[in-house]
Amino acid sequence: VKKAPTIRDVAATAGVSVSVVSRVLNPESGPVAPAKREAVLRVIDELGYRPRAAARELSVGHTPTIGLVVADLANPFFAQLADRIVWEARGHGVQVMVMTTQEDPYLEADSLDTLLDRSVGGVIATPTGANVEKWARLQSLGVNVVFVDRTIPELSGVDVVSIENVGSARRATEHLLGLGHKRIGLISGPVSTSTGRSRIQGYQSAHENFSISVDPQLVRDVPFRGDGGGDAVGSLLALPDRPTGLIVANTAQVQSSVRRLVQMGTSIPGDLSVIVFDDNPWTELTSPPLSAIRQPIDMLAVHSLELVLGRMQGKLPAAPRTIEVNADFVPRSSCAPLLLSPTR
Amino acid sequence: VKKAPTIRDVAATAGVSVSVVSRVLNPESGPVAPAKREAVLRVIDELGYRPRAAARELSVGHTPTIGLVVADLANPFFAQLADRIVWEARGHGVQVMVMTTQEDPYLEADSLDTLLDRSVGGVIATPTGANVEKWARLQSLGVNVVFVDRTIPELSGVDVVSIENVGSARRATEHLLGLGHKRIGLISGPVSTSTGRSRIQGYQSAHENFSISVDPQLVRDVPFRGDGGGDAVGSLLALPDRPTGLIVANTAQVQSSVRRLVQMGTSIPGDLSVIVFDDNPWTELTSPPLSAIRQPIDMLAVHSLELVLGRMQGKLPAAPRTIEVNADFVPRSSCAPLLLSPTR
DNA sequence: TTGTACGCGTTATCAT
DNA sequence: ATGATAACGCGTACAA
Repeated sequence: VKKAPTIRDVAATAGVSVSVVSRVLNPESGPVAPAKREAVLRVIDELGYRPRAAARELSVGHTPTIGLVVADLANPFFAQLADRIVWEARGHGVQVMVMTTQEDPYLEADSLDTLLDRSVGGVIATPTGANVEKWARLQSLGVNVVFVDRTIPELSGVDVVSIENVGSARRATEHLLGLGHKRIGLISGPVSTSTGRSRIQGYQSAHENFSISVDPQLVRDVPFRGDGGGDAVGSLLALPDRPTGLIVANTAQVQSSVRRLVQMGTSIPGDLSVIVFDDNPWTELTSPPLSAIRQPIDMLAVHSLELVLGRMQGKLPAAPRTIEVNADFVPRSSCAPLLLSPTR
Repeated sequence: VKKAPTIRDVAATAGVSVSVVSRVLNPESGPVAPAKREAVLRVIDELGYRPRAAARELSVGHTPTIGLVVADLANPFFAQLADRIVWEARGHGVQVMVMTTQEDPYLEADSLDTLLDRSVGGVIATPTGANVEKWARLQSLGVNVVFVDRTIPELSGVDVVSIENVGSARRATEHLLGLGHKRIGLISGPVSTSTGRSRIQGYQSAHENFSISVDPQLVRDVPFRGDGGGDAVGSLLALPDRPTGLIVANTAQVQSSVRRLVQMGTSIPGDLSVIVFDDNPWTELTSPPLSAIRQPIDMLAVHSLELVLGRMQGKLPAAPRTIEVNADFVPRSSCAPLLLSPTR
């Protein structure tokens, strides 16, 4: 257990001053004689020297690190998102501190404090919806904030990357309406969130296009957290006039909802045609494979990273940007025409 | 975009010296008059002061941070593991830097360097199997290393937390043998890994108990990375005398393997009884629900964290510990007696 | 081209 | 109980 060598050790054994070593490490900061450069590099390798991040950070004032504040790593969607972002970031030489909120505002606040302490230059997050002041404070301290998937409308000045929510929900709904379904359940996120509202709006818009009125009973806005999806499924199917179609538009609740459907032994698409928002690797391994709105996770990752990094380098216009990427509808066998469902 | 206040700012506006503020922050470092303490706390709150992690780290020499080097966040097993570890760690007031290797030794080496730069006190990892010298170097620099799920036998002095691999594999195999199956395929990890070897050993041991000789053709050790699982499934089922049972004992390859089974339209358990190592949330949503060896992820997380933290505080005996937790076998409907399979 | 010296924000030591 | 002040390791003007 010996202690790591410092820049001074390197300088000493290489017979030069610390500034020379520093310049070898950061070439753009000044010239250095080829001969000495070689010598220094050799010593660095011999000693296994590595600059300490903390010291550098303290000196330069910032760190090539961003924070990633994600709702729940146990959910395939967020896990994959994290995976892609971490991957992409590495390519740009920036580290990522991954934190999870479990949809809890307090944990979220905690995470933000931690990220502040570590003076990250930017944060990519799927916000819980609370902590508005805290987010604002982050911004005022120069931390670039990018929201992905969801957003907080009350907060101005943040970049947002998400899928085209209204359109995606409309398309999913129209697909079922087109199959003849009249009563379509919708499990969305909280109406307090942009995502929740947009998807409900798309759902309604589709109904208008088909001149069908929507039964408010069929729309369930459930929290991201907990087992709201499963419960909503239960109560929707317990309705006297139960729906023949179901759209799970709350990504965080897809697992919970599908689990309940399977537990209840619901015949899909016999009794119920279903579409879920989020095409994770297991969606097509269920029986039957589930039709899904595929969130292009790569695009979400690439764009959000591009935005934070761009801002950190000041290479972007001041105005906050909103990027909406297209989400494909992936039809599979969990949807069937209403008339062909003999059960009802 | 104003700059964050420092300890000096606090001291100044509170009319005290920085030492007092520091002592308020770290109570065990010395006494402070109640009156002043109050004043300082108030100012801290007003200014929204937070100590900078980098400065503290530089001063004390280490940081309450551990690294988590995980193979692939897109895989539910690792994602959940990460989730639990991050969660547990927060409870202990330690931050976690999550990194992914994508099973690539180079990326792994990279991650280790990064963690070194940030002078983490410990690392929890699912090692790729390479970088033996690098891991050793980490240790020699005082970084506590704990391997979870897998290990590298060539490396001494590391703590290991894993499931009881031999026994679990034996139990799974005996379950199928007990159902009358004579030819059971095994998809394991590389024989270069402890996990791969142990599970193969359990598989063989079970056969011995049943006095059945194992056909080497039925054992496929595939890399953690890539689509080896799917390919193995394909070639196993293409065998002239194809197996009637299959155990996927390579956690990283479960997705790939199951996907191939579904794509090939294999009738389960009609044509093939299957058991997978890793009970993720979707395992029971497939058709039929898959029998699985359930890795107690919480236990893995708790123990590995306990070990790193314990070592960091020097509260543990020097000898490296190996913790093997029990893994339940969860029988579901993907296994059936051989005689009842009419197809064959 | 190279070296010296100071600052970054915090903790810790030692007087007071 | 409090206050100077020296580290901690690195970057960087500035001088040589």
